Amino acid sequence: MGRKKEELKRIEKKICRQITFSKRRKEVIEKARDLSVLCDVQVALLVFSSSGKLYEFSSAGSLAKILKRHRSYFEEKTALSDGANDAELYHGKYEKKIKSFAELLRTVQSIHRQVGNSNSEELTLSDLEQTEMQLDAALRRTRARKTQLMLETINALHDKEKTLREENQRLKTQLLSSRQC
Amino acid sequence: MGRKKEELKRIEKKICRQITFSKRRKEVIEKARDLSVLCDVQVALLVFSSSGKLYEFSSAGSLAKILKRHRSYFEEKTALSDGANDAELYHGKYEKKIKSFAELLRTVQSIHRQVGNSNSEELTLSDLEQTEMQLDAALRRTRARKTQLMLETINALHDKEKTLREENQRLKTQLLSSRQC
DNA sequence: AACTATTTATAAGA
DNA sequence: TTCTTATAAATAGTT
Repeated sequence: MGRKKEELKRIEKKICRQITFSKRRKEVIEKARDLSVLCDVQVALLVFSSSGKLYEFSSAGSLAKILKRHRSYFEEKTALSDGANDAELYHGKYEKKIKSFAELLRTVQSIHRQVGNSNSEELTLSDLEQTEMQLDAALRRTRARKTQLMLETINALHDKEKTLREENQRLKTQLLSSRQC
Repeated sequence: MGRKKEELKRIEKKICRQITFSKRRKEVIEKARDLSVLCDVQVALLVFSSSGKLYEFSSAGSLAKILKRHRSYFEEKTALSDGANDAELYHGKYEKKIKSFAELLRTVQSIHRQVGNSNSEELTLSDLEQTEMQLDAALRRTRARKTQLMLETINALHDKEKTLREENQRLKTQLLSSRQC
């Protein structure tokens, strides 16, 4: 579109490249949004500028959710690594809670960037790092706890099994002897 | 573009929505590609259709690399540990355990090959990134498998317990009736 | 799957 | 930069 037919190769003049970048970036993000809204599909778009700045778009449902879905497209669906899974059904929902906090944090950061709050007086990077470290530590504790609880459950079930087998054996013996008389 | 001005809302007629989806999806992906080539930036685009099919684009350098870069935009390293551990010993599913080790081994071998094939004698940053991603993926798979194994163990034990209880009940009934004669 | 009337995007110029 | 503008490109509705 424009005065010339576009050539598909890197624009050499830095100025032109940057101008085109800011124009096209905006348009691609709009196209991605249109696609997600008009067609009711999940879309995630990530753009890293050469200076390392991140521009992103994601349709309803957090970006994290879409990326997770993407990962599970390739990894086993049954047991997503850190994700919420059936384990919690057995032993409480600590991990889920922490997960959702981490997600919330990411959402907040994402909104900050999208709105373009570079002159942030509020949440500083250091604040966020601090929070993140705390959440990460909590996640690790929870994961360890989850493992421990599962192991305890397994042990308890082994014990129960043993008891039942013993009782079973006793009953069989009794049955035999009662038939003999 | 087109006969009518576009309205930014979900297209209600399913047929139209699907047609628009395939047309626009293609265009968005092309726009994303153009952006990455013309402006020499990293772009990743994920689209999940309503039927769950994945369409994706990523600029030079794998999608995994861009997603990794995105993650590291938020997270510092997630803790290691909690990988392969004693869990497997409880169940005696050695085959599976071996399988996961074999997988890990393959990963390591693959890394060795890649590093070995590298033109430069020293490890490049890119090599290391690649290695890190592979190890990270392997860790997540291992962790997932661990959880899966534990859940399977718990389920199996629950089943066993149920069976034993039933047999137990049957034996008790038999014992009672045999005493009555 | 093609066509076409229009709208949209955009490269270059002001 | 930001705004025009000429032209290319995308696309909704149609065939």
